[in-house]
Amino acid sequence: MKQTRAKTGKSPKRATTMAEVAARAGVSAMTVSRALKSDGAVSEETRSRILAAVEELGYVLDLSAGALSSKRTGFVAALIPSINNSNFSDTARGITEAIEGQGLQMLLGYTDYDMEKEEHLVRAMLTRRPDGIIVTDGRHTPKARRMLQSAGIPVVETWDLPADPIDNVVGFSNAEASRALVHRLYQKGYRNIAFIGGASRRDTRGADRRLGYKRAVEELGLPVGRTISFGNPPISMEQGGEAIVHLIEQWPDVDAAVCVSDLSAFGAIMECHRRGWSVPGRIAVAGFGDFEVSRCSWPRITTVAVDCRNIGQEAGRIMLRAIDGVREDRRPGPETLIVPFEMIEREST
Amino acid sequence: MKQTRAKTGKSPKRATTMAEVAARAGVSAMTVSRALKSDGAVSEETRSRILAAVEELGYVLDLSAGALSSKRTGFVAALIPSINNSNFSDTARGITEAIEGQGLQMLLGYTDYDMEKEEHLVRAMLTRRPDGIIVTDGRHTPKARRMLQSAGIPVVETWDLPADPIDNVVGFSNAEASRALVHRLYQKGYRNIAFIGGASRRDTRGADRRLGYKRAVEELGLPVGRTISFGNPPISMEQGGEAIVHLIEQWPDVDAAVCVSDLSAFGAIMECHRRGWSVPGRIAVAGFGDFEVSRCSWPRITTVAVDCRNIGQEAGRIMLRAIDGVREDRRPGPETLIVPFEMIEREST
DNA sequence: GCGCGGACTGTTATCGATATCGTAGGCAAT
DNA sequence: ATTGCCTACGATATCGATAACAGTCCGCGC
Repeated sequence: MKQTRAKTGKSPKRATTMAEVAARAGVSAMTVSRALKSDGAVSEETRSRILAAVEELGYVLDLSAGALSSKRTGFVAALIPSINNSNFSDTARGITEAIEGQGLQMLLGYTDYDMEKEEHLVRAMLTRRPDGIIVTDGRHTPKARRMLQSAGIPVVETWDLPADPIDNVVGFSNAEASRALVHRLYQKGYRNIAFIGGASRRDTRGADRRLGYKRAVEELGLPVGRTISFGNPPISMEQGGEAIVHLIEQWPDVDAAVCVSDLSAFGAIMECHRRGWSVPGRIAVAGFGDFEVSRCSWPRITTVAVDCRNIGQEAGRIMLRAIDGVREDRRPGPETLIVPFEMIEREST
Repeated sequence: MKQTRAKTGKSPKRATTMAEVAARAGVSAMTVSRALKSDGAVSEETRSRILAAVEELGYVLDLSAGALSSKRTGFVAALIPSINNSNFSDTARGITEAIEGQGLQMLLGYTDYDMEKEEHLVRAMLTRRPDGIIVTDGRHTPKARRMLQSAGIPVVETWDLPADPIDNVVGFSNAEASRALVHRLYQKGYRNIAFIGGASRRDTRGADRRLGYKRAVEELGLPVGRTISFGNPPISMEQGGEAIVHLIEQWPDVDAAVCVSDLSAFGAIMECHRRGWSVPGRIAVAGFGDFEVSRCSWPRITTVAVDCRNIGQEAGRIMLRAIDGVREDRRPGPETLIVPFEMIEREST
C-alpha cells in the first residue's frame, strides 16, 4: 500500500520550496526563513505551526539559494596533499570537527603533492565562493598565491611555517623536528646516520625534513651524504623496504636510518625482519608522523609526533574567528600558531 | 606602484562579477556566460576579448549563483563511515576521480559508523541540493531512507548488497567473502578457527563478515562460538593485539583467527611477535580489506581484497549516467553492480 | 531580389532564499 | 492622550548567474 509512490512519467523531483511551506503555515516566506534559522523574532505559536508544515512537506532548507542573498555560502575549502595519508585525513577530520557545529561545510580537495594541481583546485574552489580556505603547505604557484590573496576571504596555511605567510598559519618546522631527531640519535650513540626520503621536490615537508637532517649531521660532524631517494610521493611502505636494502648495500657501516615518514620506516623494518637484520641491533630506524602502525608494530617505531587532528581543529578555529570578523566588518589580524612536536622514543632506536 | 591595492577601511572583498567582465569586454553578461562554459556559440574574436577581460579582472565564475538558475549545483554528496580508514578514503578518491572531470565536486561527510549521524548528514547534504548522493552501507534509519527516496536525485549505495536497494548499488557480499575465507582456511587444514571483530552493531559490514564466518564454521562442523568482540568501530590495531591474547587464553586450542579487518589482524600478529608466538605456526591470522600494511608486514597477511578505489569509480560513473539521465528527462533504471572480491593468500596462514 | 537558415548576441524573466525596510499592535513611560 | 519602543511579521528588492526567447546580420539558393 505504498501511497507515497512518485507519479511516473513526469518529473517527480521538484523539491518543495519555502513559499509552499509558507502557504501551508499561513505566513510569509520571510517568516519561514526566520523560524528556520531560529535567530529571528518569531512567536512560539507561529514557529511550531511552521515546523509542522516543514515536517508534513518534508521540506529541507536550500542553502544554495540562501547563499546568494546572504553572500555567505557556509563553505570552507580545504586542500590537502592526499586523502589517503592518515596524517592529512586526521587534519581534515579536525577541520570538520571545528566547523561543523557552526553550520559550515568543508569542501575537500586533494593536490596529490602537486603545486599545479593545487592552483587548479584553488580556482575550482573559488568558483564555489567559500567563506574561507585552508591549504596545506606554505609554497604555491605565483598564480595560486595571487588568487588566495585577492579572494577577499580568510586563508590558513597549515603544516608548515611559510617564510612569507599569506594570512594565518598553523604549523611547525619540519626541519627543526627532523634535526632534533638526528641529535637524539647521536646522543644515543649512533654515529652513521642516513636519511631515506622521496626524490622529488613535490613534497615540500619531506624536503624540509631532509634539510633538517642535513643540518644536523653537519653540525655534529657526522658523515654526510648518506641519503637514499626514491620516487614521488605518496611514499609507500614498500619503497621503505627497498630503500633500506640499497642503503645497507651502499654504506654497510650505517647504524641508523631516519625515514621521511613512518610508513617508509615501517616498510624498512619489516624488510629487515625478512632479511634477518635486527632492529635496532643491526640498524636503528626512526620515522616521522606517529602513524598508528608505529605504535603497534614490532618493534615499536621511534618517531616525531605532531597532533594532526589538532592542526585541523586549530586551523578551523582560526577560520571561524576570521569569518566572524569578516561578517562584523572587523578584520582580525593574521594569526600564526606554532604547534608543538614531540619526539617519541620507542624500541626501534 | 601597486595600483590594484584595495582601498583600506571599507570592505575590500567584493568579488568581481560577470557584469563587470561584460562591461569591460563590451558585451552582455549572457555572452560572458556562454564564453566561459565553452558550449555556447560565441565568435572566436569575442571569446578572446572576454577571456582577456576575465584575466585582467581576475574573475572566477560563481557557480553558486549559476546553480540557482540552472538548477544544477554540480555537487555529488558522498557519505563514508570514516575518512581515516584507507578503504573508505580510497573509495572517496575513486569517486573524485570519476566525477571531477565532469565539473562535479564531491561533498564529503563522515558518519562515524553511526546511522543517526548518517541521517543527520543526509539532511545537511540535501540542504546543498546535490545532483546526486552516494552512501556507504545499505542500512539507514527510516527517516534517512525516506529522505533519500524523496530527494528526487540519483542515489548509489556502496560497499554492501542491500536487500531492498533505494536506487543504484555498487557492492559485494561481505558475508560471502568472509565465508570463503574460512573455507579456504579449512582446506589448508585449520580446524579451530576463531573470529575477532567489533562488538557493536554499528559496523554493518563487520557484522556481515561475522555472519559469514558463523555460517562457514557451522557448515563445516567446526567448533562454533569462538569469537572475540572488542569495542566500537573504528577498529584499531591495538585492539587486535589485545583480542588475540584473550582469544588464546580462552581457547588455547585455537589454530587460526579471522579478523574483521587487516588492521586488527596486523595488531594481532605484532602482539604474537612480542609474545614469541609464531604466525602461522602457533596461530594463523587472516584479515580483510588488503590494506597496505598487509602487503608489507612480516609475515605478509592473508586477506580478502576488494578494489575500494574501483568501487568509488564505478559509483561515480553510475552517478554520472544517472545525472545525465535526469538532465535529459530520461530516467535510467537502477543499476546494481556487484564488484568482485579476491582472496589473497600470504604468509600469515 | 527574396526568403531562409544558421551563427552570434542581447533582453527579460527566473531560480529560492535573505536583507532591508516598513507596518501593526501592545505596553509602559510621560 | 501622546510618545516611544519593542515584538512579530510582511512586501519588495536583490544576490549573480542562466534559460528561454528574440532579434540582427550575413550568406546562399532559387
